[in-house]
Amino acid sequence: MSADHDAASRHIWQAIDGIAPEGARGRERTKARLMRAAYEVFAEAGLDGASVEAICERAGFTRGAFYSNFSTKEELFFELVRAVTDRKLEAVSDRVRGLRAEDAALTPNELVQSVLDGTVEGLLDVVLMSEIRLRAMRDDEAARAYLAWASSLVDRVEGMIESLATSYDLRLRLPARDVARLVLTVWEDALISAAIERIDDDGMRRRAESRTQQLALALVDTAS
Amino acid sequence: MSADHDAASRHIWQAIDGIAPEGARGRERTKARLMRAAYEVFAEAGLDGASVEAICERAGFTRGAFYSNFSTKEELFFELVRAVTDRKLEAVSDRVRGLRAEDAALTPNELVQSVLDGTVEGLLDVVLMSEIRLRAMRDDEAARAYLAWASSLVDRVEGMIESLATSYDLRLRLPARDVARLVLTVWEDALISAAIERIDDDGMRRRAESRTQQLALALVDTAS
DNA sequence: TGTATCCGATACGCATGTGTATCGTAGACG
DNA sequence: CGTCTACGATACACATGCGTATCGGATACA
Repeated sequence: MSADHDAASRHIWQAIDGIAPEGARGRERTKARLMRAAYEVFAEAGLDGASVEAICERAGFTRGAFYSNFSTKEELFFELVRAVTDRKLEAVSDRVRGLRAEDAALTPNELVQSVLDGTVEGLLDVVLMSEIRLRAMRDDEAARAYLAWASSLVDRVEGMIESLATSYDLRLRLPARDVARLVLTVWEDALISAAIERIDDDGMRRRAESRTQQLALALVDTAS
Repeated sequence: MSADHDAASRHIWQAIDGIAPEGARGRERTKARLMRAAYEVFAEAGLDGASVEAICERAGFTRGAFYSNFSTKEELFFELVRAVTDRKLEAVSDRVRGLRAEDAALTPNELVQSVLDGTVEGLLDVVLMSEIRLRAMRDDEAARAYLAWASSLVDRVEGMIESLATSYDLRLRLPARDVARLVLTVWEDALISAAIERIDDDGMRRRAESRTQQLALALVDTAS
């Protein structure tokens, strides 16, 4: 929420994304590596299935490093969730913000896809998001965090859809907010089913795009 | 798949549903009570979070009873999954089968709702299905089972939608199979979001119905 | 009534995981 | 160049959970 928190998580993600893992030094670097390792291990083994030991081993540390940086596995999980969801939100916002500049050259479908594209890194993201959602069903704190995130995601997609509808003069068969929810739902569902069918990251994205596109076509009447 | 397996799981579910928990005797009754307890505990604590001890305690037994009936927690889980998914499939089939008899009196929306209605018992079902899906992302055996189940569920809903479309002379804006997938996706998503928002079972069902109905309206053109 | 069998309870050993307390060392700083 | 500090490694105590081996008693049956 606060500005410095955003700054902090940006640093962490620089490291997690492997873009500049050497950028941070000392303590921050350790923390970032632990979070990156946790991200992978959580996705592979699940929140409960992942031991602190396994996370540390993956990161190349021992448990001492862990308890020097986090007080508990839960705390790490919530920091991780915040970082992942922040990144996704930001990715969508970036796309939406950059939309006006080039929208003349693209079809609506391409635009929708390019916006949602940023919301997925790959298989790990899909699994982790499912884990988060599941936890939100059981844990009140997780539920609040998830709902806040989900609604602001819908907000942004809704805004994008509205601006698309006006600039292309499209008639939506449903309110923009409902369309936004549907699009996100279908997108996520496509990713999940692809993950279960063991389809690789590329195929995953292609499936999500085609399903979403199909939905978009069905929900839009061109005012011709 | 085999007939006797179906018969067996039906017996178990008589007990699990609490309709006739006294019906089974001796060993079968113990097994049924353990499965019912596992169903609850898995939903509350998750597959990994649920200890065999906790399941037995809930069922009013000790671990001795458990290991006398199942060889491992995994085995119990898969038996449970099969029972739950079988029950859901059967519920949908029953609705579809009974469709012709009364369809003259109902609107398409009411029909869709009444069919899907049978697929959810309540919060526990939603959580457990999410757990199953998550496990399917990691475990190959779980993935195969899930995919088989999911596709036959889509099959049946697709059949229903086709028969609806012809008997009511509706024009679908998408192929029936895609509509079926969409309907199921939206239905499930509505249940999940309601679960996270801590909405009770009734509200859950109402939300699922209204979202699905809205989708159905958007995907259908009445050939007037 | 005696006996065989079945099934759930009890007890045990072992493995895994957590959190804390302590240690050792590399690097910062005077 | 010495000392202090910060941080990750190591060691420890304790809890939890699993699977097995054994026990005991209820029930069925002769």
